[in-house]
Amino acid sequence: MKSSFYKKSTLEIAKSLLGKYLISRTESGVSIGKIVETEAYLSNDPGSHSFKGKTKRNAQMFSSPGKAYVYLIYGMYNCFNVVTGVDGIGEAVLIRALEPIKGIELMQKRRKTKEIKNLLSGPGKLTQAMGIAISHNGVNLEKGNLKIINKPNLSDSEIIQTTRIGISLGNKLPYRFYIKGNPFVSRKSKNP
DNA sequence: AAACGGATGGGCT
DNA sequence: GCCCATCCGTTTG
Repeated sequence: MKSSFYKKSTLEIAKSLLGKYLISRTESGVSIGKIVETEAYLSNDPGSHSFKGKTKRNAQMFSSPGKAYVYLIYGMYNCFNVVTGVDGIGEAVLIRALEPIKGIELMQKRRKTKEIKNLLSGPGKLTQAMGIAISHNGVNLEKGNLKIINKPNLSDSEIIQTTRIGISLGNKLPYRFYIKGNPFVSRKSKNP
């Protein structure tokens, strides 16, 4: 994906990332997933890691659009974000779920399950299945071993916009997007 | 079908 | 110490 794609508004990017492909290349092989669920985290957003300013942990969130922000959560899982907006503003899009496209055997091996629906249907699951680690924090997603490639935009009628999952602050904001009816979305939202 | 608790470690008060 | 942008196995209704 070219760099201009990441310079739009963060909400717009969260929406237009749906349907795009995430490709990971490691020594074990190639794996590809289609993005089916995202969440936006903005600079004036109490639910965002960037809300209280730049720290060592969230520093990459304040870097430049088109880079990866990867962090450790609950001591055992990584979450993968795309940095968006303007350099240094502290906004990003969390990738919450993918649909398996290629490298399914490798994903099954990494996830230690055969269940297709359980490979990529959550932010911690997909980093495990795709081999995304803390070492990917700050990498450029336009090229290299971890990248996002362009696909046609979906129409608004195929997209659901609703509230985010797993946070307490800012949980009323409609910053979550997913592909309507897609079976790989992590879960339905609480408030309808 | 929903609710619960344990795993597990870095960062912040 | 306590809090997490989570997941999984187990228990309960």
